[in-house]
Amino acid sequence: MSTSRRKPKPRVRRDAESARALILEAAAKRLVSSGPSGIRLQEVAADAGMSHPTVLHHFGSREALVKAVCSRALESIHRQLIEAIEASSGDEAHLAAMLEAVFDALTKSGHGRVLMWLALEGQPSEPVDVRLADVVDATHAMRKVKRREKGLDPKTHEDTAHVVVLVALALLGSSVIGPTMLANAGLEGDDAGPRFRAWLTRLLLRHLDGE
Amino acid sequence: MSTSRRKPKPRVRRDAESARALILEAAAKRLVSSGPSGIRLQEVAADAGMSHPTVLHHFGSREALVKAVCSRALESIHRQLIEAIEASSGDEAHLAAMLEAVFDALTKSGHGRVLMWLALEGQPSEPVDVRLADVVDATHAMRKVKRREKGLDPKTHEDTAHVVVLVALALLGSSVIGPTMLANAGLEGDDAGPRFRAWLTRLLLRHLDGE
DNA sequence: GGCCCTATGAACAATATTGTCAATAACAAC
DNA sequence: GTTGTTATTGACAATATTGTTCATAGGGCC
Repeated sequence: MSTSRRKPKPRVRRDAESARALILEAAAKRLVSSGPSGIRLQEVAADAGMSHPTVLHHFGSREALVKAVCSRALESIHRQLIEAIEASSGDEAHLAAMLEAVFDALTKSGHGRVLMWLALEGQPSEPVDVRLADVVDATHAMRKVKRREKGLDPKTHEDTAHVVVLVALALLGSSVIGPTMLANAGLEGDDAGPRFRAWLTRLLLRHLDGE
Repeated sequence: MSTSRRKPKPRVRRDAESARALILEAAAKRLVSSGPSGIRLQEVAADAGMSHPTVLHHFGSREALVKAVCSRALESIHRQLIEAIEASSGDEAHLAAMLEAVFDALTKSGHGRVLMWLALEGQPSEPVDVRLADVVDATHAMRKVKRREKGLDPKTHEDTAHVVVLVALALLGSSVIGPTMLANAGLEGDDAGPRFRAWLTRLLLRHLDGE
């Protein structure tokens, strides 16, 4: 028998940049599934394929890691929302497509859950910033033109803001408890979600440039 | 020097019922502020004025306590929602009052936050049950009568269900991130919330028995 | 090869959190 | 008063979680 020398510790060595990327990716998954308070250094390290002191080496502390991954998630959310909105902002007939795009942005990558988690766990002193004011302004400008073309009375800026808030609450809520709510209301079936958003689109269109 | 005998441990003795009540009350506060996963035996025990083994004595395990307090919260939520809805279900002109009552039920005691916590942390296998189907049926029955009286075309049951889901998402979302959303949309002021719900009431009334 | 920088992880420390156990004290029944 | 029941808690155990230390190894550079 050889003196049973342990395997010489196979180590992988990454540069700081890719190590941080791996860690942030793993932490982001935990952020979506368990929220900021559910992030555990050991689990993140295991997911990233390293030991937890390495995570601390790159981020200093759990607190700093959580801040980094939350900040990164918020940036990603804002970017995807802007993309989803701008992609179909030219034509109000594409409102349905825009709602689907925003809903996808909130659902597919779990961004809606992250927003809700930050709202629940965050301090009221520093609220989540999703910059809806820009959306309101853009929507209202387009709406004003459309209504003038149709010869309709203009609507107030506040009215448009209320529409945007309602849509934001509806889509964000849908991404977190949509299926549950629909099932609770007796709306079964795989297409209950799309049907609800299509209905919402019609309701919004009638209000935005109707009457 | 006396042999420094410790104070003879002043103990309070409650019956099992009031002890459980104290514990559940303390745990409910933690449930609202930190969610199910944020409930700590030591903190609950401290809030209830006892040691943590006493909590375990009355509930067996942390898991059982969390289940008990969540179950109790859901019952309370359901009861308050039923009350809020029934209190003004006789007259559609009181829709605004009903929305305010439901919103209060979700906001005042943190029930909205609890629902959102459970939606985020709960398993998709056992979704939160708020029994919206009853609300949908009652609303649709009243709506059918009103529309017939007015000589309007009837609306589908699904349309009414969509209205209820939208209201549920809007009010639940409002109770969790309402102020943030309104501020983000540029709607400042203490009355931004009431103004939004009043606007929502008008939108709903036009859809429910208009056109 | 020799040197330097640093990413890596094993071992450890410190605290938190849940759960167990046994002794004790409060209260009711007799 | 005595006894029995049980609510209460201090002390402890076991595990989880964050953070520190230090030796080591990977890779670039001369």
